[in-house]
Amino acid sequence: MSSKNLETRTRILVATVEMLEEHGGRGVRMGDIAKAAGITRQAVYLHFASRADLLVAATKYLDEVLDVDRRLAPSRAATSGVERLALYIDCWGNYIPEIYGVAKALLLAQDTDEAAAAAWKDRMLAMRDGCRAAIDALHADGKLASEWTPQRATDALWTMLLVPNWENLTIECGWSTEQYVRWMKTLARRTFVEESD
Amino acid sequence: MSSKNLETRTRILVATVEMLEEHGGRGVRMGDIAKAAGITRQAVYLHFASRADLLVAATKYLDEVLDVDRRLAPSRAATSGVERLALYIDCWGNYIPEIYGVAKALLLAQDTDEAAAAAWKDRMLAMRDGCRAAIDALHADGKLASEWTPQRATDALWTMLLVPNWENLTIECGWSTEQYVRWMKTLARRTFVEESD
DNA sequence: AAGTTACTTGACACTGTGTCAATTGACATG
DNA sequence: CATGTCAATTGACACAGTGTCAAGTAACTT
Repeated sequence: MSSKNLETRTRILVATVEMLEEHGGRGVRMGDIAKAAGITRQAVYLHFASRADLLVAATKYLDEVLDVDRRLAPSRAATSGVERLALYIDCWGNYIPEIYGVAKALLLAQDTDEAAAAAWKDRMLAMRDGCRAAIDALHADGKLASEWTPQRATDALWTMLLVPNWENLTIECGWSTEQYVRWMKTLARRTFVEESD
Repeated sequence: MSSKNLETRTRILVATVEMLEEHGGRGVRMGDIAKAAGITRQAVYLHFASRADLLVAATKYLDEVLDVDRRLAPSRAATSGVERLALYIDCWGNYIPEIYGVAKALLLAQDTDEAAAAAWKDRMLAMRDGCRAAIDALHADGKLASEWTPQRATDALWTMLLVPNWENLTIECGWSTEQYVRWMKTLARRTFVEESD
């Protein structure tokens, strides 16, 4: 596989991401990850305090590798609220499949692990910020449909874009991510944008 | 609590539902349920083969107690597709909070438990049937917006009505279930109903 | 040569699920 | 009254997975 001479910590993270991606975030144990990284299970604990800790680190690592900031740049640079909203959905919608394994693992770990639950919540709140920014931009343009307050529109957009919705439409229903993104954009436009004639 | 003279099996089910409801479906162990039912942990296994088995039985028990069939009757009796759609959302949307604890437990058990995953999926497919019936009724009236096939509209409606969406809007965002239902109905009408003028 | 660092080895504690065997107490039936 | 049956109890144990610990090793410094 990739890179024998990387820092062990990084090798663990790479192995974690690969394993979780491969297994859809389910049933991956510390020992499996260690083996994939070419070290012992105990050695993993020399670098990460707990499974939750590792999952959180893997998420951050993925964000770095996938350069989430660069991806968000177009949305941030949008010249109108309508454009910003569309670009944000584009960005996030196409990001989900890339982080799905790790995200699902974090989501499932919520059961036993308080720390994992907190980490996931944190992550989702960060995503919410993106939603709020898009809605605020729309609002600033006077284009937010009059039925909405920015707060409630943010709630609604945030919820629409949650991972389980992508999961259900693509994995259960067989939609492509492109179809998913297209629908989310249409839905968001119709729902939140004031149609001034 | 309720009923000392009920069948033990029923007492276990009642205890399960109460405990899960109380704790939002998280961190409830077999021993906790047993204690709440006034028996030993081992005795639970005289009635249910496994935790997953118990959770599935609890779901079915709740469906009986809450009389899901009676609740669905209005939707089934609707005279138009538009009405059927609205009544179905009403029914399901108000049902979610009542089953949330058990549903969440089943959802979380997916991690470790293959049987729980299957049971949850089954349940969701039953809900999908309701969505399909509503969409079909709309389609039969010639009122399904032309952009949709019944199949894809069913996918979309089904996804909208998933538990995590209710969970996020009510628990995270603080919406009331009534607000949630109202929005889902509006959204469904705008999304799926052909606006014939 | 001595020390430091990263990792290994092997053992063990803990939690929760699921299983088993022997026992108890109530109740029914001959 | 004796017997059998049934439901539940008691206490023990296997198993999986996480997390911890102590002792040892191998490589790389200085």
